[in-house]
Amino acid sequence: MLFTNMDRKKITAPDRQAKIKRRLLIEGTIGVEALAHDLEVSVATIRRDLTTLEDTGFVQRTHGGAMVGKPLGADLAFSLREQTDQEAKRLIARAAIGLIDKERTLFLNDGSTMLAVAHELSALELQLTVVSCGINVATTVSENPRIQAYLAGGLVRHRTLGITGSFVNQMLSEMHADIAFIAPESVCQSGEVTFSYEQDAIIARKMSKRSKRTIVLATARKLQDRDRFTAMQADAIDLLITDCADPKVLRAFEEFGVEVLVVIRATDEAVQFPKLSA
Amino acid sequence: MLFTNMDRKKITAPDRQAKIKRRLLIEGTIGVEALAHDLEVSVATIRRDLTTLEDTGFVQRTHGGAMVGKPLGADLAFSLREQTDQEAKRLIARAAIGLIDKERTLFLNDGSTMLAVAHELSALELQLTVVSCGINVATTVSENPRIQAYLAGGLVRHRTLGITGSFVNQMLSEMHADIAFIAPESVCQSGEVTFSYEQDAIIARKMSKRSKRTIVLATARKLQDRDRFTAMQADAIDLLITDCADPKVLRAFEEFGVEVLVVIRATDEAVQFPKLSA
DNA sequence: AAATAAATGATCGATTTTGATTGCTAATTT
DNA sequence: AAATTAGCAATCAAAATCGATCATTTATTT
Repeated sequence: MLFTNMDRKKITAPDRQAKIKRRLLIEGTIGVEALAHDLEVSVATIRRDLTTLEDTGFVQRTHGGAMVGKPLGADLAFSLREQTDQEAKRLIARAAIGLIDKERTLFLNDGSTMLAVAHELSALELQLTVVSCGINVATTVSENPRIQAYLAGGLVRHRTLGITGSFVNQMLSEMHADIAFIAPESVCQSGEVTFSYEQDAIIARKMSKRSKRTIVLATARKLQDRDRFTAMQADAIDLLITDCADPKVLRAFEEFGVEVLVVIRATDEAVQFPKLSA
Repeated sequence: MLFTNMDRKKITAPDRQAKIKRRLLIEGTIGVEALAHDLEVSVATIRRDLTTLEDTGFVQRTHGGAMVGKPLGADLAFSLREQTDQEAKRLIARAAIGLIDKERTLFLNDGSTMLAVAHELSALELQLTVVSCGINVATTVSENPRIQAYLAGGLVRHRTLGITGSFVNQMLSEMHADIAFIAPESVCQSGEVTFSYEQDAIIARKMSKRSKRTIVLATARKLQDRDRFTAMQADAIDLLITDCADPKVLRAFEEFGVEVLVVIRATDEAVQFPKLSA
């Protein structure tokens, strides 16, 4: 046999550290032993990697492992903290784009759930026009040459990579869409779609009003609380896509006349929320 | 019969380095051994290639291999072509922000030179309002909490991460600035500021008209050609910042009444253009 | 074709990274 | 609170990688 060492996994140090980061993004926390085993290096190396990663602010070390960093360098903090429920968001996003049947114009607001939608869209084989107030959403969508991606203009909110301000409104006032996909901060059980900031609520309302249909995306976690600013009531929602399996909650929405699409995780593992860092 | 002399892999050095770049763009990181094996050269050659590539700023060497340089995520797509004259752009950018004396409102167009300006701005200790049509420019600037970063809205041009379309114009029409920094595609010696695309020229013209001063940034390479669309004539330029050392060119601009600021490289190496890969 | 210049490959000492050991500190249990 | 356990930083030796040098091959010029 010639190729004996074919499977030489000569991965470089930064490469390995990138793997650690990626995994931390998904799982939230991770143990040193587990990393050492999976990456096939000694625990000493893992510890060294973690120390260097800690210097960059990406990770926060704990006893026996590490967790995603605290909100410090704003830009990372957001992407790390908001990457919870990744799998759920991906499932919801996939269900959402499954509803797009033909050439359409879409409104998308911003946030990590919408970013998941953008990722799914970037492989879609349909001619679309997409308008968003999320910088990362618009750029991700624009990777697909079949899609015309419009980004709303205005003040850049660095922490979330969202755009706010009156210019967004002005631009939306001159456009119409077939579907508005709205991923709010939370949807409480009285049917109110709410956001943490007034501007976000205003934008969502506008998007909904200027679209034929309004589809709200919310992970189970977001069906629990209520936030400060209300964007719309339940009657403005045409469809709610969620991974929440609680029949009580679902029945509540159906009583409001909101159609509900529940996506189920395919994993056999128990469905549980990852711990939030803060 | 094995492949003996039939297909002599007479690959030239730049060719091989281009292959490395392409692979690095796809995989992110790569090991020296793997490259040597795949490109059928010795590790010594690979190392030499990597050091060369490192000088262009495109790759970052690591122990055992290399990874793509600084531009992470978004910048990646167009950085390959645009990462020329990095050092010159940095110097010009530094000179440009040196002109900002106090609290100001700035217009910045897009492109890699303006991205260099954005990087310099992100550490500036002044209260500023910045408006740009470059996505990466606006997000980079917004890292500085003292700066209010506005991004023009419109169609996302994925290759360059620029924003175009009528919405940009509309938004600029409602704003005024103290200084417009314009980095065009080229500034020909007849004093015309030109761009490859009509939209870019229109935006630059608008920015200039709505500002008290217009400052044009151009590396020496950009003072040679003329592009398709003219944004403005020399008389609209208040100041030209360049690293061009050719007295003939400089005198030409001074005859147009354009003040010229020449930045000099601090290196003792001969000033020469890096070869373009394509 | 000969001479020159450039690029490649091999070798070797210097540097960096890795993995194992050890004493110490922090968490957990009793 | 003391004892126990697990995790950690520090240290050092081995392995991997690097840069420099030099001989050899390949390309270019004369």
